[in-house]
Amino acid sequence: MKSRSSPPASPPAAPAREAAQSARDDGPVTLGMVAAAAGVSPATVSRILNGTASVSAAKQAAVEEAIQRLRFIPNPVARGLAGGRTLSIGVVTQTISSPFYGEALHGVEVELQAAGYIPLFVSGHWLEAEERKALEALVSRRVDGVIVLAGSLPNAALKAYAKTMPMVVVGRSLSGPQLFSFGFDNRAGASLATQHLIECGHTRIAFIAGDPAHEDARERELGYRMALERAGLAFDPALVMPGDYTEAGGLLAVNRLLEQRLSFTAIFAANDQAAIGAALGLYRRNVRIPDDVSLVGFDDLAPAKFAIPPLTTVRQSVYEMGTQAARAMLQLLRGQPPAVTLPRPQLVPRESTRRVLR
Amino acid sequence: MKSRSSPPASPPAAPAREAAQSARDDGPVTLGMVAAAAGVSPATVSRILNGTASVSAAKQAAVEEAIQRLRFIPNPVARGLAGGRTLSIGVVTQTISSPFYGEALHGVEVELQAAGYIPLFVSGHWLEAEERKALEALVSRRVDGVIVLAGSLPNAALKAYAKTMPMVVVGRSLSGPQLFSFGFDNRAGASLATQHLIECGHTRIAFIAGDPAHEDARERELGYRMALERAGLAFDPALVMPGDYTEAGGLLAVNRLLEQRLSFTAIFAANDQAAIGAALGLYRRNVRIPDDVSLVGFDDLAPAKFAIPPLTTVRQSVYEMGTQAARAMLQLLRGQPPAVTLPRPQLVPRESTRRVLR
DNA sequence: CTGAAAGCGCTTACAG
DNA sequence: CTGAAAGCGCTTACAG
Repeated sequence: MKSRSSPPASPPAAPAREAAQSARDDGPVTLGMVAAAAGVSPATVSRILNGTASVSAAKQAAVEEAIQRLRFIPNPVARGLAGGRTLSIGVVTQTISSPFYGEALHGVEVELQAAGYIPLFVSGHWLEAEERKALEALVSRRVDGVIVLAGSLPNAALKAYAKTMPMVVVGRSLSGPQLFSFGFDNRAGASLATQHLIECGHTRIAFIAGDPAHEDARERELGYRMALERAGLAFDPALVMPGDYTEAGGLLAVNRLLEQRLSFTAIFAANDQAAIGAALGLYRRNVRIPDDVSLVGFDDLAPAKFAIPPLTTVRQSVYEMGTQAARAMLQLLRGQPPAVTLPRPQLVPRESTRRVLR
Repeated sequence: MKSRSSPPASPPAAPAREAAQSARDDGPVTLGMVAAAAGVSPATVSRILNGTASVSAAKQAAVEEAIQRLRFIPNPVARGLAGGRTLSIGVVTQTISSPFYGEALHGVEVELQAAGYIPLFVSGHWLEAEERKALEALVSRRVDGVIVLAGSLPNAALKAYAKTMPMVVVGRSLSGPQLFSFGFDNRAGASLATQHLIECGHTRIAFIAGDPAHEDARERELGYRMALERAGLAFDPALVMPGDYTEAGGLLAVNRLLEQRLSFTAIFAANDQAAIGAALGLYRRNVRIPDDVSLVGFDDLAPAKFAIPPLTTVRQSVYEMGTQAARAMLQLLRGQPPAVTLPRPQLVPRESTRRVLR
């Protein structure tokens, strides 16, 4: 009586709350305890919790009252074992610490949480072997479904996993019974960026590419070429520099561009990070933005807005990509055909581009 | 016989692999199947899996062979229910998409994964209520322990949770039987930054603060003041501008600084993000860095290196903070007293600071 | 050293 | 509409 595993510094319980208090002290409240308190069977409590069957109003009320009073929280682990659901969704991401994926994961988290699910984030780092390991870990954790953000796994491998559980893939084109995919229109976005530069009067526009192994990178390059073509401008392969979506890559690309003494008045970098690296490269050589060279990025992540000068870029809502991926998964789980819409990419003009003066 | 819940389109199994194949087709291999295959009881398999008791070499071998052959992977969900462990660790973070937390989470993930644990990341957004919800969700998921990165929860609340399960807290000073905390020496780091500026000959050094509600922000301000004092420089409260660790806050602070026509030749911003915002504010008003004003940040996150000009800052290894937090948790779980060491903060001189010319 | 048995907290056919 | 019962895949005292 005197001191059992004393609850941490909670004020002495008023008699009225005693029942609830002592329940807490004996470890978590279980569904069985709720059933007993409400005078019904565990099965009935379970049904009410899951909305699985209609229950008489009286019992419904009694059970709900007991749940409130005892502050019952169902144990997801037990639910997982018994029901085959864990209320958890695996998310295969690439680099959890990148600003891009960070945004997306945040969106996934918010949307999933609202539905009572929890995301399990596992990184793949663009390595097929790691992604496979991540997927295996997720399978063994019995997640209810998996969201895959891009990655390097072959489509066939993803399709195979999708036979085991619902899957939504972002940034690829795949489909199947339990499989849904969607992505941004990278090509249209890249066209927008290029076209903006063209409208400013630029005709010699360099392009800092992404890794051609990734679909989005290829699409962005295609968009660049299409805009050029549409405007009747010649495509000059010498103006396309390889890159890898990193700042370091952008810096390198600019260095090469400058060393080769190519003539150009604008640069379109395949993503913001590369653009920011490019900006530093130009700064180092006293090439002014936008006076000497105009610069456009892609993604509109946080750093773009505070770059010097603030970066003109193409906005795609990465956060929204996350929420939509989660929403699609939830729909798949309910057996509904997913219907997600992503906003179209938009040009965000800032201070890194300007009209050429003749 | 003809069509039960037909497994989706797996190719006809070659006879030799039939056993393993069919096991796979009937759903995941269970511990019971391994026991049957090895001719032992489930209990024995469990013991071997967990190293809980010594087992005769013969059975050990038989079981291990069966595990290999059937490709058995223990079900963590069932383990969690039965054994009270889930091999999962909750991580209460603030903003999963910030470059700072992103780095830390990456470190946590890598370290935990190596030990067979999986992190459950939940965001608190510096809101006490959200953090409490996050912790509750984690508790209900039966995580084996929790890592808390800073946050706004009162120490007392954390201590209460730590009675329920092992906890490691980063960025506070707490201790207890299942509770361990550690953090960077923010004060020393801030002194380093300020001292660097002083050594460059600056005497009027403005400070862009963080939210004083956070311990690290207070410590950084203290470090700034101490360095001033140590150098015999007067502390001028007018030179301390409120901030909030964001770029927007840094920009605002600089605007105010400039509008008040205060005299200063250097700025120390409490973190890199604020410094980057400050840089934009200076750029907007044609104040050149470092010619007119020197600027120092804090953290050395990725953007610092590619700022224009590259930002002098104080490096603290946030990634390492993550790995060490995970390591401490693992030690706690083994019943060992955690012993983690963090590298001391280091000044990273780049191009945003320079000696004042007389 | 090793099994049989009970149990972790739920869910879900199976019968009314 | 509602219970009793079995079971999800493991672990762990309890007995040898």
